[in-house]
Amino acid sequence: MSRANTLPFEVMQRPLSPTQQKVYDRLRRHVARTGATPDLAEFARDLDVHYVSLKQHLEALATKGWIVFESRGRGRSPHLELPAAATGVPILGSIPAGPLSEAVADAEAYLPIPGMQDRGFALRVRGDSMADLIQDGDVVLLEKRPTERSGEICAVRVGEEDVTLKYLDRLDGHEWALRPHNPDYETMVYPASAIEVEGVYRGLLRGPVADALAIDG
Amino acid sequence: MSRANTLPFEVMQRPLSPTQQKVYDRLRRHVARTGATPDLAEFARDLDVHYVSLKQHLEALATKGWIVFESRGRGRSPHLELPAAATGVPILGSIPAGPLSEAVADAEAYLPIPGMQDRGFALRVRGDSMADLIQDGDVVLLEKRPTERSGEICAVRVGEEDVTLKYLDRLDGHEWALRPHNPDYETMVYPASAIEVEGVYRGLLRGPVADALAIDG
DNA sequence: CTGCGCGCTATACTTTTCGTAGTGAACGCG
DNA sequence: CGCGTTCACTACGAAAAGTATAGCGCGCAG
Repeated sequence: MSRANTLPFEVMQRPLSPTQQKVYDRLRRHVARTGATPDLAEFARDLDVHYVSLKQHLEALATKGWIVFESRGRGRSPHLELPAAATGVPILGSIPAGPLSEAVADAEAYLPIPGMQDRGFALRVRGDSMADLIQDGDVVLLEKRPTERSGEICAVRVGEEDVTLKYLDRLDGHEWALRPHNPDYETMVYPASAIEVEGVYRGLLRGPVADALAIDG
Repeated sequence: MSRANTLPFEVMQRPLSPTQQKVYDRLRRHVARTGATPDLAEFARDLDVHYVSLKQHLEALATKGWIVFESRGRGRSPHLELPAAATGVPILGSIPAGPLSEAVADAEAYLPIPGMQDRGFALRVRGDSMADLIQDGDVVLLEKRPTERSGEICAVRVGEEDVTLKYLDRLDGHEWALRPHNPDYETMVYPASAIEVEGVYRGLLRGPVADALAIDG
């Protein structure tokens, strides 16, 4: 598993050597499976390297910014943790203008949702075109996949403009309708070639809950 | 701090001896402050008791069901954790009929929201009287406090009936109006003596997010 | 009162982990 | 070649967790 096909938001970190990459992957796998970080000694046995080697690799990973690894003195279990960016879903600021792959680099926070590591992201909604269903300020969880059936709520980009959240109705093979929930807004029709589905609606958080549940990366 | 004025959902657990209660309270405080569980030795020093005594108390707490505490063999840090019920906000099943203080005993899950330990609870909404703002199946976070101003969304109980979620308008000193968001339903007016505010709306979760973020106690 | 059990505490010892220091081999690069 | 980086190992000390055992206070049946 090379750096290229892991996660898109691990961009600014310095590159890893092969064994460091291996250690990092195993650590991610272990955290994904058990939820907790392993003992250093146990982890070293699992990786079939010596404790000190593992420790050096973890220190290298820490200085390169991939994990948090701080000793707490002799005898005490060290504090080892993956950044939220590696386990959670990024909350991007209000709908971004540029491509999403760039926006995820400076996510404002992360939602600790396991099981949709790479496919998920969240947007803070601006405007009331989907009111009262979705309101201004809501945090919407989206799944990065194409539409499966007509009528789904999707985050779509029209041409070079900003991403908007609308019902996406398939009119025929060539045209899509972007239908708001709020009747004050108008349904717009575009050729299939002009729009791009960035994500499909999977749920939302409203109110202080969103901030309370989010953790910063 | 006696058992009576701690948390209402710590009801089914067996009672604690004074020192066990003290250990439990200090543990909760430490987890609330630092987020992590302390070392046994450090914790023992903090409590000014011996390591073995602390360990026995923790074992007693574990067998009584107040905490999770399992040793992992000599030298290895033990696994120590408070149940979600002690740190999170309980999600009660669809709006309960009986008094809330009883319903919290069998919460279906907990939301890990720090900072509103005792004041918060969540309900899974049934019905569409607040649609489209709040939909059937949404999980609504509520704060256990009286209304502060007219027009807030509240979970109120009318007489002996189920709890319902409505806008609560103060008409005058004696009467309140329960106003739905959905125009298909009618606004009801009751004397102040007949209604009881169980909680004030603080936000909601919709879709699979709710289940993904919840942890069971 | 006496003896017994029980809860709490304390001491002593073993096992394991974690931290640090130091060594050395393999490799790439100017 | 010299130099830095990565990787792996040995050795030792410090701190923590587990275990066994014993002392102390208290309630209680006899």
